[in-house]
Amino acid sequence: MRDGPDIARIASLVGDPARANMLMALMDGGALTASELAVEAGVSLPTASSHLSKLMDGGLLALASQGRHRYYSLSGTQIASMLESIMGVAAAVGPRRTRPGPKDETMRVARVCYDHLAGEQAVAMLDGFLARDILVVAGEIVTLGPAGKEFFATAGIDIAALSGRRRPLCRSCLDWSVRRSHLAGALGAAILDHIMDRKWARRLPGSRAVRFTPPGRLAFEGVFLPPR
Amino acid sequence: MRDGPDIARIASLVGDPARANMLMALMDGGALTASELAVEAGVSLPTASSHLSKLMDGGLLALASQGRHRYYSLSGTQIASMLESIMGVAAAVGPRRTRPGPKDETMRVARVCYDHLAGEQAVAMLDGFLARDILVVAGEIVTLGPAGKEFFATAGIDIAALSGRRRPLCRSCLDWSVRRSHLAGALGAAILDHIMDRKWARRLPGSRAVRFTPPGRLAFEGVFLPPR
DNA sequence: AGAATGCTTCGATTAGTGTCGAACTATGCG
DNA sequence: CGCATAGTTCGACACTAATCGAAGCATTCT
Repeated sequence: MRDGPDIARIASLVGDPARANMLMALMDGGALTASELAVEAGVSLPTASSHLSKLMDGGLLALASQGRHRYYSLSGTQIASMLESIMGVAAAVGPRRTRPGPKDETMRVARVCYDHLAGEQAVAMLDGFLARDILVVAGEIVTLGPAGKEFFATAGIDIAALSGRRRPLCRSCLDWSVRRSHLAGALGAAILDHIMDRKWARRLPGSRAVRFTPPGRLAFEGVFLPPR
Repeated sequence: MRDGPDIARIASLVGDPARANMLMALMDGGALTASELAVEAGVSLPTASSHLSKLMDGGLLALASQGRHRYYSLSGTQIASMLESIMGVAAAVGPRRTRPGPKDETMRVARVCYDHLAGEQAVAMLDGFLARDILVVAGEIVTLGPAGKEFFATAGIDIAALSGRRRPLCRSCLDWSVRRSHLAGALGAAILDHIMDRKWARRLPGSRAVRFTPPGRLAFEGVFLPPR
């Protein structure tokens, strides 16, 4: 017996291919039913159900019952963070079994991570925020900088409405594809909503990848990235 | 089959209790022999050997053969980062099986994470560096700030000697006990060396916990923490 | 060279767990 | 009230993988 938290218990939950696929499918922050997750994992419904109850016992999933549907989702951003961290190792040490195809390219540029934007675009955005004192960072904690309040007001994001919650306004989240951090937290989620509401980008069906439309990309860069 | 890196393969490697114990024992960044790791994991030598070759295949461990000893260590800081991230989840969702005893208290305050200092002291140190513009941070990348060069010169840490290597000078590493980041990278390692060289603190035998001596703590706070 | 130590490989046993079909429960619809 | 759909539980099977003892290699000490 060793000290410290029971890391093997958590890791073994993620260590089964079927469960890993389910978790990956939930990485976009959405909620899926047991049947949908069974398809994602490529197993039968009973098998999926068994896995789901294990993941629930382990505390990795949250459950929302709505009528005869039971929606499963990741139980928090911390879970998504851990999964991205494991993905980082897997991408680094693993054999390049998935050589960068067109979809992977899109995924590297922009994708959804739990409920916020990840990938090169997201990393560039956070870097820009920090460079322009819109955000400042200490450790994992990211907070509004001197230029922040005004910036988000003109960008059309209501900071005040976001700050009330228990959830931290900003957080950083390590990116498996670029090995840099991007913006998570309530603000990260709000920005993703902003992008989707304006249809600047659309989700690729059945994937976490996000493809910007040409005008959408220009709009996004104009509002959220620093001028070059 | 899904896109993305093979996360299940990595997680299942960590998911076995014996292997998890071995990895935890290596979290202090040291290198241990197969026999030592067998003891840590509580298994026989053949069993340990089998696990070690699996971890090698998975790319999680590095091996240094010296004579008839074979020293195993984590293959990089990224592995340590991932483990801390899993520990974070395990600590958050897991039952409090290890209720905070005296040793855990010490561990929370200061411990060794791979090759640098972690725990409350380390988090306070990084926060202080950022507040005083000794370091600045953008995403996961931490770099020297305007006040950095002078600070480390007076503190007695030779930045120039550290910058030559391929290893990044600074990095942040998420702390499972405090859920904040602390300083990793070559600079983080150099500071831990600094502390140990001057015997400001000592490692608790058989643990990653670090206990400062009373005068050592004062010296550390005087040099590396901001004045209150 | 011979003995001793560190470590790995082999072989056999065993425990755990992932898998699915079938039966069972629950919710919603007509 | 029956029928269809969503989901869980049960039982049986198969397979992986963890485990250890014994034997085999490699390196160092005497």
